[in-house]
Amino acid sequence: MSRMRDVAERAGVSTATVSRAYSSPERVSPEVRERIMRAALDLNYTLNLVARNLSRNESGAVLVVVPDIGNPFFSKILKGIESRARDLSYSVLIGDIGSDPGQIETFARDVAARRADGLILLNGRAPALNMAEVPGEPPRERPLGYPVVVVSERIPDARLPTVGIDNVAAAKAAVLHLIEAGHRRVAHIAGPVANVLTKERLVGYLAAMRSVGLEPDAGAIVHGDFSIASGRQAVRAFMGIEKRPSAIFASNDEMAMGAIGELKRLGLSVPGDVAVVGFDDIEFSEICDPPLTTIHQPRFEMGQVAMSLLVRRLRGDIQGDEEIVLPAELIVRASTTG
Amino acid sequence: MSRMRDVAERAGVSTATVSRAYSSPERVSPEVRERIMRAALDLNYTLNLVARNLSRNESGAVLVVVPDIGNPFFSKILKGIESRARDLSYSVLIGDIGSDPGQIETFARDVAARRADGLILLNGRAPALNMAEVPGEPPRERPLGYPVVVVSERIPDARLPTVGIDNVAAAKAAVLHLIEAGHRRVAHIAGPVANVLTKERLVGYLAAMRSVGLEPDAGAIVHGDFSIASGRQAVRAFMGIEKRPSAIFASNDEMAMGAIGELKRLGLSVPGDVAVVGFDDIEFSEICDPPLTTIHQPRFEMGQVAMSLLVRRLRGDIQGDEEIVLPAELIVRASTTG
DNA sequence: CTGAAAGCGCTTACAG
DNA sequence: CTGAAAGCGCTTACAG
Repeated sequence: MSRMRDVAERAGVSTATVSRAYSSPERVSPEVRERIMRAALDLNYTLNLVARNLSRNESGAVLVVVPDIGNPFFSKILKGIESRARDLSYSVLIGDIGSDPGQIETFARDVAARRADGLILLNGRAPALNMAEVPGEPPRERPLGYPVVVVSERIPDARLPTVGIDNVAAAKAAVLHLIEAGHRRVAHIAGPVANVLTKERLVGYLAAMRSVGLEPDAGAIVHGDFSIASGRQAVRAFMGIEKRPSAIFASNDEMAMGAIGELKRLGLSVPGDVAVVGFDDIEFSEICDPPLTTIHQPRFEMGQVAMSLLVRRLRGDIQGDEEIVLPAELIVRASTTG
Repeated sequence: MSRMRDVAERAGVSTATVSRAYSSPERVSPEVRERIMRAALDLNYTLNLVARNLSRNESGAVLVVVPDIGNPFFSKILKGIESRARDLSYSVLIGDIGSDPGQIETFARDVAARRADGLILLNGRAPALNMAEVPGEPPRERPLGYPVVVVSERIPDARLPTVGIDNVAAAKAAVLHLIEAGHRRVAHIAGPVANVLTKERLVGYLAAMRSVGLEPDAGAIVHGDFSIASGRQAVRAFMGIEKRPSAIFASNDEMAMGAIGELKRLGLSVPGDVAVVGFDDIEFSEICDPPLTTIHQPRFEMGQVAMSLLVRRLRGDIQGDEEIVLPAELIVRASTTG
């Protein structure tokens, strides 16, 4: 493997000049630049990025922490991050949390060890700080010592720049769609109680109902865990209540699909007997039976924007926290319009 | 940010000793080690991995090239890679090819630039070599200058270590399952013509048919492109042939699902009128309607094994090419057993 | 526009 | 078990 020094010798210049030929070619005279490039080619030279990174005191990579890469919801965001990262000449490291939430701290330590220059969090929880906040002082801009951007799931009290959608408004739109179709008994399958998205979507659901003078019936709000199975269970619960719902708004698509599966199993038709709306527009919602009305999140774009935001922080262009809200969209399919 | 030198000073030792306390603690006396760790803690010191990497002439990362991270088939493999990588203290960089296959060469260059120590390919094509093979000499073990491992899709003539399943045997098992259920007119929706997986699964299909003295009817083999839409189209083609099939084996789950969707649209029942088998066992095959009989690939494990294989190469433990075949499994669901 | 030289923060053979 | 010193391959202020 040839080094920059070899190229310099062959081209008859110093390594400083070779370095400049790579980093800021316009600062090198055309003839010299030409000689250097030819020498590099002859020697099959490739700039050593590890060395460059050490000199520049950076790593040229960002770390993306994902709850579950196997879940397309996250991997589409990741795809957006990766695409923008390439444009900006950054590499993307992935960290899959899996079943052990303690991994987040491990990943945070990786960044502290300079494996990455910054962190993008898709997981709704920030790493525990290793420095205590100083009482009386405002929370610091970079409590971790490096920039962090949060995607999708706002982290309460973390004061971190965030990109996502307006979950309250989107949920409200979803429920209004049902109400406008004539439904009055609209049930809600919420997510896990402590979850931020659960809360926001629940608020949107309630806001829609109340905006037309409706209140949820007793038993019409059930918490699931975002899984298909919990969607099924919710439907069984709804079947037991006095005023059976004619429509269901689920806090994500998986639960909506579980609900549809269970309704069909019970011999009910969707949307004939019960209309169903989901949230997220995962790939499958288009091809399930019936195709699912849902809220589309611009996941690829969310990833791109998050990456851009992070790089702006890395370059020091921006201070203060920011919250970027991208447009979500109601996609009407057969699960609400038979 | 404190450096190793600061820790050394505070602990009253040399940086060499601090370095050893981190890399091979057993070579440092317990008392000194203790002093170093305390100093590091006091200074909130974190080892700078970029510096370590330059010294060791490595990057501590592997690059995984994926055709599409948004596709769960690949992201599950990625998850296996990530999990094993963490155990082995490697970082995982991702490269999404997207619509431009030329990206592969870009990623290969990244590795050459030492951004990663090795490459894992999920994409069925190796980067073009920048060094020509020397005629008369055997192809070199590391034509790219660094180790490469291929997952899932064997790359013909590349002489690269590979981990995957026996696609011929698995396809044969899938078709025999249909034959044993009494089907004689089994059609096949194959993948893109040039694809390696397409060929292997087609061979398995033919082998199964011939093992019981059957030949595919005219028009009973149609090539799709692994998309849902192409599965639909294939069914329309089958409906036009003289001897309509009573069963379909599709080369992947997406096409199988497209086929089911089209059959239902035509008023045919699955499996009553036509039984359908897919390949891959993607997440959705369990929850579609009817649930899909398919071949399960151990994707997570494939990723883990690929990572282990790569690290063995990185450590120089292994030479020569290797092909690791993991067991695939026929999962019988309602699309073949009404 | 170009070069000499110091520096980035580690690691490691060598010597003791 | 520990240290002095060279080295990993770049970058960059400084000077000319």
